[in-house]
Amino acid sequence: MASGQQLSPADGLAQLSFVVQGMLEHRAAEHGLSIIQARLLGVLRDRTPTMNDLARLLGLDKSSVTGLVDRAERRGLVMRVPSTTDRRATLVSLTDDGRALVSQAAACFETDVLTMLDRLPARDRDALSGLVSRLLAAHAAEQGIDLFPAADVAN
Amino acid sequence: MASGQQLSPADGLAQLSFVVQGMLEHRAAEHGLSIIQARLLGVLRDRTPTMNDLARLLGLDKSSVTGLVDRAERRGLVMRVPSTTDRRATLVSLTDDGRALVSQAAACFETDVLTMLDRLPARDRDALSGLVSRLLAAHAAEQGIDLFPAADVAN
DNA sequence: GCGATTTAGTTTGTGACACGTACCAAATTT
DNA sequence: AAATTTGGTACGTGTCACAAACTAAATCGC
Repeated sequence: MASGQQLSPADGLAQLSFVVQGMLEHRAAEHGLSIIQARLLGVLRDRTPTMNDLARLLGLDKSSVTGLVDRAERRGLVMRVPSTTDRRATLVSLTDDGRALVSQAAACFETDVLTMLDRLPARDRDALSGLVSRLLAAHAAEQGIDLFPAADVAN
Repeated sequence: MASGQQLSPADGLAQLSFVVQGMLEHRAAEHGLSIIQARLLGVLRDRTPTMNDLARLLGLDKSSVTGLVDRAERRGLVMRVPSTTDRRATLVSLTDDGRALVSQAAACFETDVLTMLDRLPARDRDALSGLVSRLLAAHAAEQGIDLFPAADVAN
């Protein structure tokens, strides 16, 4: 097949999202995680949110988060810690096991991404990463979501 | 918050994939579809694969595809057609309703993507789309998957 | 303060989704 | 012709997601 067809931006981003999700799913499964469990752990790497915060961060109903955290807690990946400032709220935090697991899985996933990107010339690779970062920054700003919660200490 | 932090390529693509999947999910839901149902219909837009082909295309077990197609068929979005060349095989094909629905949903999703991309300068937007296309082409070639099945007639 | 309301989280019930196993029928191999 | 492979389904199990109903703590309004 001749090489050079162009996908529409929408089709391209949709297909790319499925490819990336597939890599995530594959690597998560290797570590005994579903994609949503992996995402939960990933979000907790630099946050200790309440259940409610988690629901917003993951785009889930709060009743869904209960079960999600239940299963992760049962496996010792995550801890519920009662909030000291609001006795209704419970904070969710990675355990050491959880942190170790998510680090491993993230490293595997990173090699997948880098392998895929290696098929592009170095110049294009860098351009793509930069554009993705900028796109996410603009998008996050518009939605009022902080991409870098751990960086808040810098204020 | 100061604007300019860089995500690693892996983090960037992962987060982008979640953003895009979120848009897909939202628009699919507006049309009464789950994300996987929408993906099924999307795949069928330019193919009439067997159940087995579908399993490979979607990265699912064939027993999962049975239920997926069952539900879509029950809603009149999809048809099972016995293969004429292999009496074991059944081909899956969009119905007119299914084609109409997926077209609508795709159009909505496209506006989401374009809205997001609008936050980037026009030059960057085009660069990003082009890079994504090239990345997918390289990746698909490596995996032996044809991004453009409908274009086969051109050979 | 104190009752009314909002907010945080869980419980319960339902359905979609995904998998593995077991199974049948048609095709292919030998 | 028997054995094996291949295409598809049926069944049982677990995860995931939601909505609605519920408890307890915080907050609002007076």
